Amino acid sequence: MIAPLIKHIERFIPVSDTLTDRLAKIARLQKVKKGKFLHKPGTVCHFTYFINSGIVRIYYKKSSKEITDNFSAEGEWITSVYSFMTNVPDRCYIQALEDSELIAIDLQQLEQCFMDFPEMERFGRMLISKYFLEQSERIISFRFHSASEKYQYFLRVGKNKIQRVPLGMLASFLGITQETLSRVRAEK
Amino acid sequence: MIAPLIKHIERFIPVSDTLTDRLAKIARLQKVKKGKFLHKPGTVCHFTYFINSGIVRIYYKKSSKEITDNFSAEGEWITSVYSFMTNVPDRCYIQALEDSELIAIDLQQLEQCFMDFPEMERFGRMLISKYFLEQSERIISFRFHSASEKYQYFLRVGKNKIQRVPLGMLASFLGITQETLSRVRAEK
DNA sequence: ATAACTTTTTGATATAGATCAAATTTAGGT
DNA sequence: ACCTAAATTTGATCTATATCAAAAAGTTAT
Repeated sequence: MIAPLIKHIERFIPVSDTLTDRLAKIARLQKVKKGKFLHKPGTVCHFTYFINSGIVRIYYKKSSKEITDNFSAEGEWITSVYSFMTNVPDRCYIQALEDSELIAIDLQQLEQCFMDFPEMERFGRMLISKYFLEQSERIISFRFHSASEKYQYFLRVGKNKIQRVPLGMLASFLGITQETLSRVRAEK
Repeated sequence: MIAPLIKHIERFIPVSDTLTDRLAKIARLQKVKKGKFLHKPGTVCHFTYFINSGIVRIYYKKSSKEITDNFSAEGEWITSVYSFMTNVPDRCYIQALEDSELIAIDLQQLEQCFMDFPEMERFGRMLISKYFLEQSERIISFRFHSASEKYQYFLRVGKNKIQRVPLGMLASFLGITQETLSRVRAEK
């Protein structure tokens, strides 16, 4: 069912019936069990995933440690933007942290959709702009926030994700060690 | 003269004569002397600037210190993306570091241009995507690079900007102190 | 329930880079 | 060229958080 995806896109642009039909055609529903992978290193990430339900993370390995780059839950997207856009293999892993249901969209079909439906191209521009602004905030956070502030910030804007992700993954996402996060949580 | 801008856009999409005409109509050529401002805090930043010549920085104040957020030179863009896109005032300053010549484009006219020329919307999507990927690299840099590595990285990818920006501004851009940057440069 | 593993917490120490302070070099204006 | 101010360097501490190590708490399978 692509209804949640349509609803999501409608927050940015009006979605005609013909566009809905096209999206239904290119969307591939996909279910993954907790712990399983949507993508592994060495290959190009051809898909971007819209999450119907569940929670998914993207991470990579750095000297045997796992660095979590992002978490995405229902109503959000996840992919290796770099690999997806440039068609270059990436060393990242995309892993479900709960049993999840996703809608996978292939880049080539998405680009064709952009060509055929200018309003969809518009949606694409608005969506990537939104993520651009989120990243800007993240840069500010890495530059100026203490470990404690990073955690407080995640509590505020991370929605309900806090209860759904293991501490170690959260620490690496915030750019601090597990031990520091544990101490920060113990304060107050 | 908007020729450099057209040439820039043509790196992403073909530019028809009618699109060129439209761009000529909405582009405002602007010259700024070294040290002067294109934008100051408290107002909405209604323009995005394409730089024909010169070098410009965007910065804001944090407890009386200036934090440089970015430098842009010929062939690049600069604006407060946040303010420009959301129509919310920003506390940033945009300042010319050399006598510069810019092409200012108003958001409303740009959006109308997007509506009338879907290929221009496509350009907008591609451009913001490019900046998204640059930001991703910057996040990696803030998370994992030492002061020295940040400096080395800027030497490699910052092109000729290194000779054109004062050390203190570069340090704040890299997220280290002036003193640390000075020591790092003295190495080797 | 118990064993085996994983995750989280707690403790002790080390370190990169910040901060504070002052000297030196560089640059702009008259 | 000279004077003043700004930019950069050098030196001496300080601090937040990483790192290393081990204990405690929680989870999963038999």
